[in-house]
Amino acid sequence: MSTIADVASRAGVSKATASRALSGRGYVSEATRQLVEDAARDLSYVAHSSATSLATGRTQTVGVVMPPVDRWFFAELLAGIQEALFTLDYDLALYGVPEGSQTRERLFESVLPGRRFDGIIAVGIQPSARELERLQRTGRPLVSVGPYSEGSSAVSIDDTAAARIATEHLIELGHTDIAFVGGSTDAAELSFGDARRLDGYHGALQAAGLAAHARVAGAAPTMPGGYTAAAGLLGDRRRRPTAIVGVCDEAAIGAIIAARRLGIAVPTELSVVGIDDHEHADMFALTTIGQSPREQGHEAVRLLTQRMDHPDAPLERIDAASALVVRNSTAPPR
Amino acid sequence: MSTIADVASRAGVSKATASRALSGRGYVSEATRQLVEDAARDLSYVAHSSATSLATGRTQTVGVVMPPVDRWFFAELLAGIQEALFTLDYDLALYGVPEGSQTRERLFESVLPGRRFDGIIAVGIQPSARELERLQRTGRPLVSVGPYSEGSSAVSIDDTAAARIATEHLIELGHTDIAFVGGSTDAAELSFGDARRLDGYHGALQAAGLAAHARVAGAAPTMPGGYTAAAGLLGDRRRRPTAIVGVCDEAAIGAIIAARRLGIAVPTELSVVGIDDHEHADMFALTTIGQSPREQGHEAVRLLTQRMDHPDAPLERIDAASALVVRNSTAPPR
DNA sequence: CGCGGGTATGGAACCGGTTCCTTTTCCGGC
DNA sequence: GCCGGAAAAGGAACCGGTTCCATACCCGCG
Repeated sequence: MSTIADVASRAGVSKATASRALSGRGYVSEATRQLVEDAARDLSYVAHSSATSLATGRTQTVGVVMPPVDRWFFAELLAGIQEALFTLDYDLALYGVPEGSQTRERLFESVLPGRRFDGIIAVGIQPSARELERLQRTGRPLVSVGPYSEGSSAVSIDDTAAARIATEHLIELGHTDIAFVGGSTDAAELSFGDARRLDGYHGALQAAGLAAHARVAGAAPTMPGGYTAAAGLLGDRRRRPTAIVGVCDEAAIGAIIAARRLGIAVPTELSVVGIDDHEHADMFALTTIGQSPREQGHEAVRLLTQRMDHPDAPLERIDAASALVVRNSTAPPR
Repeated sequence: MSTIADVASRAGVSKATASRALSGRGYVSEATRQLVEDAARDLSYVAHSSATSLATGRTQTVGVVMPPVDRWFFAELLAGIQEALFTLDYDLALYGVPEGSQTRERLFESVLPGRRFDGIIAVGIQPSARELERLQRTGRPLVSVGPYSEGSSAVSIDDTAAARIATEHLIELGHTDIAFVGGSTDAAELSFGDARRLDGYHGALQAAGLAAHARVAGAAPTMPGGYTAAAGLLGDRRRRPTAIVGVCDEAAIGAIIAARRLGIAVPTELSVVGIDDHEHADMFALTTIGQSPREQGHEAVRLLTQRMDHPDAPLERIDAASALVVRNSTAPPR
């Protein structure tokens, strides 16, 4: 591996000049620049990133902290972040949020402060006060993706509004017996965003004077979760709801599959609406609230670079667009 | 941010001693070590990773190159790699393989050689000869996950065998009209692993003298892909196969959903077998060939650290375990 | 002709660690 | 009492870049 000293001596100039020629900063004559560039190409020189970042204080790396990517939303979001960082020539250091409390502690106490990032993107986690303090101690900008934004810029859809709109859509169709699939009686088990979606559901019912009809079936925000919960809801013929709001499309799709298995026709006998506009939503003709996690990833990176360039600019919160996508899983009740 | 010089002067020792005390290498008296550790804690000192890696030549970072994580297999695999690296205190730098050829070129020509990694894990890509040469020029060990292994250690299941076993299972049940969902007539469109699975299917038919019955329905290796392809296969009542092999569980599940929609009972009227043991397989009672991508991730990291410790040890290929998991989507034909 | 300012370049310091080498001290064994 | 070797600690070099500062040159202008 060749160093800049090798390049310099091959081009017959000093290290300083070689550095200037390659970085384009400072005075270098055109002839010399050519000389240096040729030498660099001949030696297939690439700068040692550790040396560069030690000298400049910038690492060209962004740390991303996120839950496991086995949910569609996170996978898409990560792809969006990745794309945006790649075009900006930033590296992406990925950290999962571990389950165990002591490993989570290690992440925030030692791993993250030890590495040098030019910025951090935190996804779908609610950092504790101390964890937040740890993140901010790095002195680097922090952007979160999700419905909270203490001490950071943030991007997400308005989860409360999304669930409210989904529920209102059913109410407008004439439904009164609307169940929510994917909630939990135990608030601690719910992610922040999912809790807001549950709030939105309750809010819409309340506004329509249907608060007494609220029914929440606890379920993991996954297809099997929605399937199992919906199977329970729909099993009892007499107490069967006429419509279901899924906490996310995965859960809603699980509900549709459960309905089909029980011989309940969607949408004539049962309406189902989801939130996300998952890539599978189309296959099930699922009416849903669309959001684009990939674009949210782009936005997060944009917010981050903005804060890296202007550290003193005020924090910003972006409410990503979300709109009802009507397909064929909702209809008036019989 | 405090440096080791700050720690040293606070502890009343030299930089050299402070470094030895904190790293545990070389002679330091117990009393001095205590002094240094206390000073470090007081200043909440954390070593500057760029400085460390410049001095030692090790970055504590592993580069991971993989396709988008929107398929279950890749998401699980990534989680496995992540877990293993975290416990070893390595960072994970994630790179997507971009679609465009010129951005892919930028990745291999400039991004990967420029960053310093202690090792690289390449997933599900077939590097060209030049790309491989670029990766090896970094002088760091390379481990691939997938059914190829030129110039690297590798881990994967035996895709050919997996598809063969899945197909043989159907043959043993008495099926003769077995279709494959998720192949493509255009080999270039298939991933390396999927192509091998198609080979395994053909091989099993041939061995059973059923080569003439081979039928391949082109489909993306996804649930909608399997759904569409299966809908096509099953639409014509007279030419309907009695069994389907899915290139992966997602495709197989798509096929099951298509069958249900058409009123075809699984497994009595149609047997379906998949490959992967996806987390949704249980929900559909899908018989499949199990594999654990998460463990493959662990294995990949193990192979990598092994090669980092013993660069001259011979390359190794690990054939991960895979076995038939019989649920309730397969039965003898009527 | 002399001076000032922009251009071009090199020497050296610096970023923050690690490690080689040297010096000093201490201890046990002969 | 002396010697050898292990233990402890410090000085300085080094990793490979970037950048400050000094120097030299060239040009145009007064």
